[in-house]
Amino acid sequence: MIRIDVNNPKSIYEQVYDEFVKLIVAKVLKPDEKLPSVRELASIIRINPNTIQKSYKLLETNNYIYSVKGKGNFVNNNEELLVSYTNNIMDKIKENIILLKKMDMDNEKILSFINAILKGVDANVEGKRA
Amino acid sequence: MIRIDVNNPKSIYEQVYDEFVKLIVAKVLKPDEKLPSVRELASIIRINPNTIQKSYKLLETNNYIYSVKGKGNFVNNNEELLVSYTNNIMDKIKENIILLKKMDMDNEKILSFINAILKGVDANVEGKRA
Amino acid sequence: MIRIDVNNPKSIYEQVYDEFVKLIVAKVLKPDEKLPSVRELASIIRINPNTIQKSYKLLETNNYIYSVKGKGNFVNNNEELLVSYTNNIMDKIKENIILLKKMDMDNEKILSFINAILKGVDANVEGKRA
Amino acid sequence: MIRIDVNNPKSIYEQVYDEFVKLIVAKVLKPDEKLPSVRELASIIRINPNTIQKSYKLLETNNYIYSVKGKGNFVNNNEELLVSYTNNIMDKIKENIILLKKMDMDNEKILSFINAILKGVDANVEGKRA
DNA sequence: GTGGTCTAGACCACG
DNA sequence: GTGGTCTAGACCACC
Repeated sequence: MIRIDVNNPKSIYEQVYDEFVKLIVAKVLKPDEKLPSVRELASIIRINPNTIQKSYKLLETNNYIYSVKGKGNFVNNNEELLVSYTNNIMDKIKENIILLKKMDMDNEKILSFINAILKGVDANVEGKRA
Repeated sequence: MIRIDVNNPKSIYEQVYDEFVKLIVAKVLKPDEKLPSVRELASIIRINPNTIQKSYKLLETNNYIYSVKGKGNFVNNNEELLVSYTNNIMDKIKENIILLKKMDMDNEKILSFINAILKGVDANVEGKRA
Repeated sequence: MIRIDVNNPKSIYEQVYDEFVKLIVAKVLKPDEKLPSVRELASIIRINPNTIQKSYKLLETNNYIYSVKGKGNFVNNNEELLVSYTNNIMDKIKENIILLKKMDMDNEKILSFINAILKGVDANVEGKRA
Repeated sequence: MIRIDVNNPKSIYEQVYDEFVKLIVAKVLKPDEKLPSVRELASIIRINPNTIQKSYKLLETNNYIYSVKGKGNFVNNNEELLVSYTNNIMDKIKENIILLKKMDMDNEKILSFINAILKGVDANVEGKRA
């Protein structure tokens, strides 16, 4: 479910955080669904429980999840968050496209590149369905 | 020329590095053009010379610039680097588009968003020309 | 383990780097083995920790080691690197042999000299074993 | 006659020095032969005369050449120097062979590699003669 | 004046 | 305790 790369320069707690955010915004983890317990996840991915705890804490302060004492951590239902996350991604794409333009790549080439990506992803999804 | 944000979680030397990479790939700084001297830049942006030195060293090890003792640092002419940089940007865009698709945004919406960006940038350029 | 010569024209951080590269390619330091901590090594060989840090950073960028924040620096398992290192040494030998030839030393003499070295080294190893 | 590489991290005056040493020990420049004048060489290889001067000075202090005021710089006839230079090269070869042994390369492989070099060089010389 | 190295000392993030 | 970054200040080699 969660993949950690020790070689990745990003800190482990951030990687865990990022992975969960992705799962939540992609609705793989649905609102009110329970996250694995800190200890459980820690033992599965062989990480210090303190580190997992830190990730969960961060998810909570950023409103991705809520915590119920004695019960566990659960996915929040927060539409605003989804919107801001989407905007965030779009901003990143925008920034990168601006870079490409600055390197003198023309609109045509950029669009054909984007179309290639979209086709690639769709094909991939079809393939998995079949 | 170079802007540093102290609040940015990225380290200063990395910010300086990134800024120069952008200037170099966008050919604002042309091959064999001289970069500001370590001390000069350091005093301009109020940063310790050692930190600038670190950025320049990184630019050098990554082949963006070459350094001549007693003379200064100069932009390298490295086409391969431009290609790999472009690929890098395109990979990032791809990743982000995949995220959007996972959040169930459809191709139509994504494309209209991209077109909006392209128009925006073109308009901006026209505006500056006029 | 590591020996530094202050009189050596090579910079200290390069000497430290070279020493570790030798230990790693000779498999004295095995893959995933931990290097001494920055501060520890610094205090042992009486060098500023920043200098050691610089050596370790260089080892990392050249893929000899990987660094884990809060844990330490560890030897990488990189076969390609061994091959390129070997080729590098062979190139140096080749260069020097060419120099000898240019000074009119004949093949016979060169070979007898090489054989002497090999015998010497083997004898040394035997001696240490016995 | 002399080739300088600006990208080479070695300082220019050292490169000039090294090149002349090679020419002298290989007897391409014979004893009492005149070296190009400082100004002449400087203008040919597009280097600051001060830098050439420094190289010549170093060649002189190391007894490779002698200088006659108002006449120029001339190659010394110094057999001892040749011997020590040869020994120096052989030491370097020895060091590198020891490294190969430490990386568990066996004598057989090393010798076959040396033979390949010798053959390669001889063939090259024959080729140029023909 | 230019880059490069080194020291001393400090602070932060990570596990 | 571990690596990583930054500052301040100094010295050297090069051109």
